[in-house]
Amino acid sequence: MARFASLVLDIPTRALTAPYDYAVPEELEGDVAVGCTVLVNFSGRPAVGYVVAVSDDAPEGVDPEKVKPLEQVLAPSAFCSAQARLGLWMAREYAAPLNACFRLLLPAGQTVKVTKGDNGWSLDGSVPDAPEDRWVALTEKGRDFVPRANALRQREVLEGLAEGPQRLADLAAVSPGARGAVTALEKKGVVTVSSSLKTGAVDETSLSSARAPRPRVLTQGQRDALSAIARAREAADGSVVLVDGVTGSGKTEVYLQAIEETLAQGRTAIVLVPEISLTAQTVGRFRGRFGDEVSILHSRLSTGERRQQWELARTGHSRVVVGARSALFAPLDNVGLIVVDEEHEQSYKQDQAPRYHARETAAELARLHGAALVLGSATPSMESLERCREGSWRGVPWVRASMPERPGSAVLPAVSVVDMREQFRDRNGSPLSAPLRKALLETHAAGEKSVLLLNRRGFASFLMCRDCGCVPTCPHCSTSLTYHERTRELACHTCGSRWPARAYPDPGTVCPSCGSRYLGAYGIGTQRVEDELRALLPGAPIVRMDADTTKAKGAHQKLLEEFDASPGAVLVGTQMIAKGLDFPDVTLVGVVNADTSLKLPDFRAAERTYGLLEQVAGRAGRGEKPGRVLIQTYWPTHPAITSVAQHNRAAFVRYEMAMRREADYPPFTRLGNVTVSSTNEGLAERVVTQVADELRAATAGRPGWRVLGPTDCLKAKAKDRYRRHVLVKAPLSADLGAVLAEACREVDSRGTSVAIDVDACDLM
DNA sequence: AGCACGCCGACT
DNA sequence: GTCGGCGTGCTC
Repeated sequence: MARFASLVLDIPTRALTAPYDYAVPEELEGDVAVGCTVLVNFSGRPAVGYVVAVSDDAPEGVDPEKVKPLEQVLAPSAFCSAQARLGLWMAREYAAPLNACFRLLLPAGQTVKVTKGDNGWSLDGSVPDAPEDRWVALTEKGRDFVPRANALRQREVLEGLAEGPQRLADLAAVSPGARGAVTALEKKGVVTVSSSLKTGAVDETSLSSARAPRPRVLTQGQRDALSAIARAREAADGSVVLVDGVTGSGKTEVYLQAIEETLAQGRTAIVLVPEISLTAQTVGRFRGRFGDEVSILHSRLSTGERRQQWELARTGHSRVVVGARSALFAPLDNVGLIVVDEEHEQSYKQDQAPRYHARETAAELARLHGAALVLGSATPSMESLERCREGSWRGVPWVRASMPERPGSAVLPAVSVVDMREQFRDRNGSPLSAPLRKALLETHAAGEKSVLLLNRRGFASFLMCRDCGCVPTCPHCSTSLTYHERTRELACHTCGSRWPARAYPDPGTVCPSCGSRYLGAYGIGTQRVEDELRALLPGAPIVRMDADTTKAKGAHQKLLEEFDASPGAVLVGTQMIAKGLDFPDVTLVGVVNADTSLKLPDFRAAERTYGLLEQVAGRAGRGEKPGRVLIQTYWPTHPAITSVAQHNRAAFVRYEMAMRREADYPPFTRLGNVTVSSTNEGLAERVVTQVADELRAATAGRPGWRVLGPTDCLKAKAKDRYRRHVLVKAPLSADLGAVLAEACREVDSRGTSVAIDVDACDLM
């Protein structure tokens, strides 16, 4: 009986849209399975392929004469057939090249390059080093050890270890500088480092005794969420549970118990977290509960370490995989549960091909495995909320489990809004309003800490000529240049170019366009705020965190340590301070300019602003002392701002949903974006026009479809490439990726690059 | 991606 | 009359 294998060929082109079939020679039958990497003769040349299906039946619709035998097996199976179907689905759903989708499924370090040796061809790529297997554990006396105030790294390590022993490699990957901290702690006798906890031959006694106990009591919300997840698992159809819980409501404990139940049924689990929240403590919580049954996949692991973690999952040694976006493709069999934490995070959308959304891809994988999908968030995406309201999406049930209570006694911070228009009328030209100044003084006087958030998204300092109105722009990009006062430079945030510059009242100032000397600086930068703070609070420790001060390796960490160790300090920074920051003695959070991101020409502007404010507001008063939040805005009536102030998310969601429905935006429609870029402006223009014409021809008369544009991208020129795009709105049931791919195939796009983005998040 | 097949201009 | 341009299409 002859056998046949269906292969996805690793040839980088959109032209290959389907697998090709090859015969399996008898002598290779034992080695060929779904997930294998094989070598074939493809139109006279060697090509690498991945087996997506194996069958006893000859391929249909192919001349049997043409079916060639596959030549060699290059690597054993890396994925199962559910994952193979996921790869095929992604290629179609996201109009991505097939080979790019399948590369996601390969182990770290495997390349496509092959070289000819004595025994035929072999895959390039060195076999990864055996990764170190040193484990770090707290000693008895270490449990009571309190690190010095400024030893943030040590504290991070200890927080991670409090939940159970960890691999040194994991600690180091997740927390830079952990190696040093561990060495220091070992000297003090606080921790022990041993290689006795060999993977696969675990010292059960030391590990299980170190496992964190389950809390005895769950909140009503946690119990409800768990039973909803249990029902979803029983349905075995990819059912989704949205765990809608405020910060601190115990979502992680829900995940942990849901995973325990899944493992007890002999199935496996995948947990996705945003890269930024993959901290030592997060890893520790999972390790603490599941010991070495957990694999960690993280972009900061070395290739060898990642390969090792991957191999542990493939061989069944670990049945839980925790990691960022790409952990979704870990080689786990029989997946029963997938968790996507912070499901609203935009980082789940990949911004390079394949432009997949991890939440949507997780939903498809859950469906393919008959697993349950758990989405967690304190500010769920509009998509998830709407699907739960509808009760289903793509034929699969979606339910929302609400967890409003916080275990313990933490109280919500008092949020007040400062109307900056009044400040302007009162001749206060400072970026800090009178109420915020007062609050800063009080907080500092009490020896407590403040955090000031500068919402720089879509906003920065720039130079403008008062005479002719000209704003210097980048010659390589279409963006206006950002002015850096400290270094006296104009910088392009798109391509990174920098020029020395002078601003009024410097006597050397000259407007590049009209020669006037009234070229002045506008907008508020972190430097300006820092300067104001120094004037307001002379002698107070002020830490500034932005792209400039965190560029150096480890600078991020260092600045946080500095802030942590200084009583009465103020931290000034951009978005990056909103997430993951958890200092108990911060009692004041100020948002300097809440509304700049509201004005962006992006339909998700309000949602993002709301999310950011909600998140930053949660940073106040996490310890014993109550916190307060001051939000400065020129738009105090916008629901994204009033809803945060009133702790009324429902009001925001009601407003935002109405806007989206009105304007035909997601979650009520699908949105596709095709961007054509080229160094040749006319060529980009011609190609994008043809794409738009094809799309119009393909969708004419179909209800719910609209083709908008073409128009210049918001960044009309970037890195010397001209960029134009077409937007497509389609009904929720539409096969948007297939339609976009088909239209683009019809167009001769040589000399340009065409980026298809299905369910686009970033429309810049 | 490669490499065939295929139909129009300047050469032995 | 042929050699060669690279435009279109196929590869299990």
